[in-house]
Amino acid sequence: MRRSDTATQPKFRREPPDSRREALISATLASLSELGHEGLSVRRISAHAGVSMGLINHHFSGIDALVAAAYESLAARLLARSRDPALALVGEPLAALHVYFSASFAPQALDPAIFRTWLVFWSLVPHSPELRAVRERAGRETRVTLETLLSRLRRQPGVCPFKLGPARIGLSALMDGLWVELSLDPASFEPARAVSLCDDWVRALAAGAFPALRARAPGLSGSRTPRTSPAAS
Amino acid sequence: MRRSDTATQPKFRREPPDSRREALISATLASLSELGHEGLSVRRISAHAGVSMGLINHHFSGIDALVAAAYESLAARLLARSRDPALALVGEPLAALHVYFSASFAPQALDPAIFRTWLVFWSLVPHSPELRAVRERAGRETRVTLETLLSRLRRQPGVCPFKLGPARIGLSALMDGLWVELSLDPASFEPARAVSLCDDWVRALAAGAFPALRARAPGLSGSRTPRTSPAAS
DNA sequence: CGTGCTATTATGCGGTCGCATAATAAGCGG
DNA sequence: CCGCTTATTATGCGACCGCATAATAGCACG
Repeated sequence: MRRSDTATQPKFRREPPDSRREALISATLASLSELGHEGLSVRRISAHAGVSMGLINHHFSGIDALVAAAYESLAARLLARSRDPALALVGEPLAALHVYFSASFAPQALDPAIFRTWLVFWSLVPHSPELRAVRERAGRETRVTLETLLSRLRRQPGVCPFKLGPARIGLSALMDGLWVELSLDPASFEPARAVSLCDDWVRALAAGAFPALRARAPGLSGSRTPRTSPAAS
Repeated sequence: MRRSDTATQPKFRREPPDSRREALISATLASLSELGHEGLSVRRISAHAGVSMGLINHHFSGIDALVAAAYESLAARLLARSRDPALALVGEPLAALHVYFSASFAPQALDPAIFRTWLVFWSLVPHSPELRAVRERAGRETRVTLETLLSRLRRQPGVCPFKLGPARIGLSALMDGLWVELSLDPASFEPARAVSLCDDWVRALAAGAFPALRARAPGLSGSRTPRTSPAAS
């Protein structure tokens, strides 16, 4: 019909496995972002990808493996979007953190559809070791990114030394909380407000306004440095 | 069997509708906390309540109405557990906030089962106007509680005046983010750390360490006061 | 132009889902 | 002790679920 009336066009295209896997991952993310948990279905995902249902069990060991792959893909993309521009500014830690915040609260990161998808992953984490492993990997990368940015700030002159780990926990929680609230109710406040709250938090940290986060030995010590060793909690 | 061999005990007990409704709500919360989304099923909930499936459709208009009622019930209970002891301390705003934080990060509030349940509600909010309304009510109550506590702090002598609304947004986000992280991975840090991070945040706020939150007119003005009018954003 | 490999589709099975319907029986007022 | 109200159960229906199986067909290669 589309090509010609005499030559029947092929009913489907054979794709290399990697390309098909990627397409299925994209379809999974699209389906989850549209429908939330309702979208987590072999039939819906395959329909979204324009292929038949059986392809999922052909290219993945099951729906769980596909979801884990989709989780990993989305996490990596979101992380890179805020980390890469921030880590590029090596000279000015405060500006780098501001870039990190701005990217984290950019409109594309605040899309409620992304939050819907994320909720599905969160809800699956307690039941699936595979999902839990993905989350741990993503969490570790976020930790090293944030601790790198904070440690650069700490070694700046005039900055009151602070405990790196707990500071990262607090800042990470503040960002997550702002992101959750904005995703659940985009009208509750402006994304710029979220950025300024994070900027303020970092400034207060640098000024030593958080007593419980102050490092004991003010000058040297460097109680903890970001590390890649597996001992990170 | 239990009572006597001759007198057959009744096959079921007739309960007044309100009592049965409450029992079904409890069973819903129990089922959700055990199984997450998997627990959101007429059959599972009714089995948990020890009644037959049809009772849910008899006492509620459908599964959605039951879930909304369960959401409201859990939200009210959690809110009261932290609000009531905190609002009781009228004289010392900092201590009252500390009590609020401590109650919010008490072991019973950090039960991962509660988080599983909460995730189900969050994931349903975008699809159900009824759930959205419940969330808005709960959010409003949390807002007035936090703004009451913060406004008491603000009128304390020596406290740098701050914008009430944005401050509440930041503190609320910090608490939510800490709660999410602790619920997803209870081993990531100690609940006491969460409390101290919140305490520190409030102290920094009182010390004027958050530039973007400082009120323009330092002495009077009282830019905003907690209100019950429907204009609250 | 075959021919084989395998990506892809089509179909079927056992299970669970929410809900509607009809039958049942508990418990109370007479 | 009886009958009425209605809370409660039992059952059935259509739809969707994940997955296994077998048939189909694209397409690279000889």
